[in-house]
Amino acid sequence: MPPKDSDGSTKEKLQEAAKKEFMQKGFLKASLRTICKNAGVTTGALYFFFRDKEDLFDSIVRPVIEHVAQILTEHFKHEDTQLNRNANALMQTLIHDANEKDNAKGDLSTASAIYRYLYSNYDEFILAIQKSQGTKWENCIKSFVDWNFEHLKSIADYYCKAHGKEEIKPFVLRMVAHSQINCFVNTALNFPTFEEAEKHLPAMVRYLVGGWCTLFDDF
Amino acid sequence: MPPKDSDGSTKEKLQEAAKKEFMQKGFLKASLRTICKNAGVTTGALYFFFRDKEDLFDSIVRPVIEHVAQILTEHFKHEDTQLNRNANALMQTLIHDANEKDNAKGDLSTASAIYRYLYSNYDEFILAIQKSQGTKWENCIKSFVDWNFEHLKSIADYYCKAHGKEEIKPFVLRMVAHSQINCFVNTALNFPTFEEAEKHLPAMVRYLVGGWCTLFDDF
Amino acid sequence: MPPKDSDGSTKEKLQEAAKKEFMQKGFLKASLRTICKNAGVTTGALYFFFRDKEDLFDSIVRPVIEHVAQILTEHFKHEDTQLNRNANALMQTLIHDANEKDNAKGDLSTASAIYRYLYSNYDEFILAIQKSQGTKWENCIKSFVDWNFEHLKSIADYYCKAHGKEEIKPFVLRMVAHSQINCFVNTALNFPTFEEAEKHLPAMVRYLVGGWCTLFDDF
Amino acid sequence: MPPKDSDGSTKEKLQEAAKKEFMQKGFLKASLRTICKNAGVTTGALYFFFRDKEDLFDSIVRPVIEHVAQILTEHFKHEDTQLNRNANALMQTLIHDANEKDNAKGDLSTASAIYRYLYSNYDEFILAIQKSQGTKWENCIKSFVDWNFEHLKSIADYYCKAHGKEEIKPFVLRMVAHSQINCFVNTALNFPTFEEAEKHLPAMVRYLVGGWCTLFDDF
DNA sequence: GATGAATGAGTGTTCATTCAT
DNA sequence: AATGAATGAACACTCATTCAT
Repeated sequence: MPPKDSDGSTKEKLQEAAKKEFMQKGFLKASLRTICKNAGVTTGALYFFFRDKEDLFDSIVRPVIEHVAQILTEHFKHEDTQLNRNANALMQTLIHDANEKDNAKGDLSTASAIYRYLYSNYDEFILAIQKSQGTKWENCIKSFVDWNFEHLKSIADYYCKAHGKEEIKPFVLRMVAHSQINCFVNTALNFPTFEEAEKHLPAMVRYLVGGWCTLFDDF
Repeated sequence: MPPKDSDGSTKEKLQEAAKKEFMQKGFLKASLRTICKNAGVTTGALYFFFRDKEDLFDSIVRPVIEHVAQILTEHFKHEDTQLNRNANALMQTLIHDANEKDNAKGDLSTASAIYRYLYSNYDEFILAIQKSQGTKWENCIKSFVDWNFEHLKSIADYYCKAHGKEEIKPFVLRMVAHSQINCFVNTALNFPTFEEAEKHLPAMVRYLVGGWCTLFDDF
Repeated sequence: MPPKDSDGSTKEKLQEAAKKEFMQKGFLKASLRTICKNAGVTTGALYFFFRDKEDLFDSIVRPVIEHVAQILTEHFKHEDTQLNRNANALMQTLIHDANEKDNAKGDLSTASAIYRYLYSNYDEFILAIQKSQGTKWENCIKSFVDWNFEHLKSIADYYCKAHGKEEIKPFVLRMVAHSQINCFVNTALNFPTFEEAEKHLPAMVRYLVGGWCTLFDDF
Repeated sequence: MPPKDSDGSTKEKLQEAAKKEFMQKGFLKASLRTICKNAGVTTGALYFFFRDKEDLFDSIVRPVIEHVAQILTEHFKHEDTQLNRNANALMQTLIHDANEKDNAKGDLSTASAIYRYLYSNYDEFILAIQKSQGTKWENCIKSFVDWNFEHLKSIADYYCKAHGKEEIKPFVLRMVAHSQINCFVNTALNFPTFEEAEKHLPAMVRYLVGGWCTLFDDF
């Protein structure tokens, strides 16, 4: 028989209460006692569903981050394919897309998809990047930066080799990688709704693609 | 009689021990017990010098942050003065300086001065931006961003008005402000010594000034 | 339909898992959770078969201890019968048996039978005497000592009365009773296999019978 | 200024309350909360004086066991000295002493000294041997047995070599070592006062020395 | 027979802070 | 200026046990 509790199952009530508590106080200062009390459940119950405090946090944050990672994986894979076919065309597409008003492809479209998902799981996103100190997620932004760095590096190397140019310094690429992720995250942090964030997305992509292209002096 | 303890006064020993503990565990997980033990002092003594845990943290971090803020204040004031005299010239200078190899003036020189100071107080800097969760400094980067935003906005507004251009959208300016601070902080985080960081400074400034100038289409 | 599970019934799986857990951690520190997990069963199931934690422990230990007790009962009964017939002969037999190499009767034979049984139920034996703190078995050795004391006392009294000797002091008898049980238990504890223990049995019996006989100065 | 509390210092009150609690429930089931409550002190105070639960237990038991160990050390050293001078005489002395009524030397005198000390610290003794499961003292009797075994072995080896006899089997020596310690401990456990225990000491020593001498067939 | 969820009291331990001396 | 003792609330977590299904 399905659970009758219209407020959701105990596990969900715990996760809901935990989300609020972690948002208010951060992982370290959050109290499991408070979470259980607000979920209307005893402390023991929590440990039936979750291994420990971090497992509870993880159960909330992980699905969201993993979904974002999956979208990015596909995006990167797509660009890699293009790169192998025609590196030059990829760069042109980037620039063209960034300048198109009603862009529906490339980076902008990927960013838009991620934002749409993020805003429908806004709390989990905040938890992962701002309230996760003391958990395994405390460096999750750094992971995304590292990942982005590898991606940018493979594009830049490919391009420079093809055009007989000197390779872009890793430090610069890392800085750009960081910039991109930061712009992305800060935009999400600055606007309360998806609609507002999306309105500003083109400007952001234009800015980032612009910076990226200046690395290659003939664009 | 002057203090005989060659290892420094009790207060300094406490701050030294605190610095290590806060660095290792962050503010929230740091233990005053441990700090006092490592300082070779009883817990009571701590409360003679510091109001509470946060006051101890603050006493370490504040002087460094305030000094950085002061350098920035002077830099901003200087640019404002230039702006009032000749806005156009300021932009030209920016670009010129960014492209000069052995730049000794403008942004690069300011950045260099800040780095020099930062690297000689590296721990305090790390404490402020990475170990301060739970204290009043946990948003100190955001404060610098806000400040930088106001500064950039005043320049942009001045320039746009002077040239009869449409004002730059605040969102974009905020994004740029964030980018600049982030690049600055991440560079400091990525290189262990001042010498290495300084070597990469020109590239960073070039990247940032480049991005800044793209906002004004005739540069 | 007979149970299909080739690994044994649920009850047996629980007892098997419990044996391991109790052996590792002792009764008090053993966790029913762990036992159920290792048995591949839920906690509820345990309470279908066993009243509580102690009942589970008891179900493992009791059969073995009771079987040992039964062997002893028969041994004591046999000696009592001999005693009633000819007390003097009993003592002679004891000494004679203890000095015979391939002794197949008397104490040695009883001890051998018990050891054989004990080694085929070694874990249960260990549980009873070393892991039972917190259960009703925590004093099971003392019970065996008390029992042995009563037995030795009846023999000693009988003998002393028959020979017009002063009765052996209860304290001494109790000490001997304790010695005998302890030697027996420690031998089992010191050798990992029945074969090794059995090899040393004659020496042990000789030592114990020797001590026992010194109580009666004309042996 | 000395503490005014006529009930003793906080530390002593804690140890006193702990002694009672450990005696009643054993180490594992004892509750620090109960101990603190009975000592009229908060839980935090306990942790000012003791590292953890085991440290509290240890602080009570260790001094007593160490003192006993010291008495034994001296006794063993004394016998070793005698052994080096005249092994044969040592054995004679043992037998002679064991049979003397008002024995004031040798084993009996050592045992008496230990008992006198033990009975004036009876609770600590009980804690060490019967309530210490879960602590580092849970095998303290085994340690004494091992120690005694080494001692007995050195005497036996010396004697056998001197008389050209076959060495006594380690198993037998270990059994004897165990017997001796057990008799000693059980006597302490069986009599509530030192006076009563002392009254029975000669019988015990006679029994043990008797057993010991039977290992060497010419005594 | 057995499950899965839940209880609720209990555990040892740590904490920042206080204060008489 | 500094000590050493003490507070008391809070912490994450574990436990044996229960029970409707």
